[in-house]
Amino acid sequence: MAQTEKAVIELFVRMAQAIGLQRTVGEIYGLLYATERPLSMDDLIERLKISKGSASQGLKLLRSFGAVRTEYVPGDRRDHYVVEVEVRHLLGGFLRERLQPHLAWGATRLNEIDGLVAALPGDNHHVLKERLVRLKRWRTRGQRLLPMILKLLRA
Amino acid sequence: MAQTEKAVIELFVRMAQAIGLQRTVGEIYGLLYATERPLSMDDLIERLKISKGSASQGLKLLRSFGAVRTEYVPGDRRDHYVVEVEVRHLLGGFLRERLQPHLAWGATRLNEIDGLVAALPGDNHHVLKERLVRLKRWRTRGQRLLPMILKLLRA
DNA sequence: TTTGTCGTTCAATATGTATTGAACAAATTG
DNA sequence: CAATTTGTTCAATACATATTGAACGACAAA
Repeated sequence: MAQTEKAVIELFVRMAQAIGLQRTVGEIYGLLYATERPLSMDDLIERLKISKGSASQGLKLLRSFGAVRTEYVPGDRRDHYVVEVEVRHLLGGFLRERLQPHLAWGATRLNEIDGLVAALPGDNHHVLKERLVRLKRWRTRGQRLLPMILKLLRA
Repeated sequence: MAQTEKAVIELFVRMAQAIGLQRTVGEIYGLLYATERPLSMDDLIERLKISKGSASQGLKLLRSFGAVRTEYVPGDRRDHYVVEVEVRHLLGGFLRERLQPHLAWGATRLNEIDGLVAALPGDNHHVLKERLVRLKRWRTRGQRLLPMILKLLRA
């Protein structure tokens, strides 16, 4: 495997790990990024020396992100993959599929906590209430930030 | 342990895991966030049922982020901790200490790759070169984005 | 000084998660 | 039709990393 390919793959492996994706996902995306021609799953398995399972699952994830797409290769029954060269597809997919659910969960949970605190007996919970107000402001801010970032990605 | 405390801690544990911090760090920050009064390391160990080592290391990290600070408690030799209630301290520290180094590494690596590709023999690497230009645009964008986010945190 | 407390470090271990590969279903070929 | 190829799933395993706790140094108290 060429030095350049290795270097590009390493770059994406680090990126993947930085945002909590599996190394194999980074490897797959990296190799596809460094390769112009469409690659079959067998190609990925052979060149990256990863298992069939990892290849299948990694491609599934990348498809769900919209970071890769299949491309028809005449005379070959197998699916072949190419990257969506605009990196925003990868990041955008990640934000949508991974980050957004976290934020949504946090929002719900925060409301529940709010209910709990409101129901507390006694009158000496001012500080806690004040802190929760702060957190709720962050929820709002976080959820407003996401569309902003997505917009930036488009730019 | 009160229901409210548990819920707040759970919230921060999830947040911590979402950005790749240890669960114990989330627990510590969560308990401190839910507690008005300064807590000693022993308090944390006892209430969260975590080890001395985890408490010590977790507090070290949170201090390095600027997310907690010690507060003097008369008549007690031990250090006592309170949260920096503005969440931006936590996030800002994380961005500075964890994300920034990743970006810096990526920048260097990208330049190296650029050199490798330039040195490639032959003249059929147009597509690869074009893709690397795209990546470099992202490096720039990423590094510009970070200060913007930090600024947003301040707001 | 000796004794006890406090906090840190780090090697051993526990825990969680990624990866594998065999078994399977679906589609294609001859 | 049977035989072969292609791709997915998931239980077992390998791997990485978080957590523990014993050992230690620094400091304070007696």
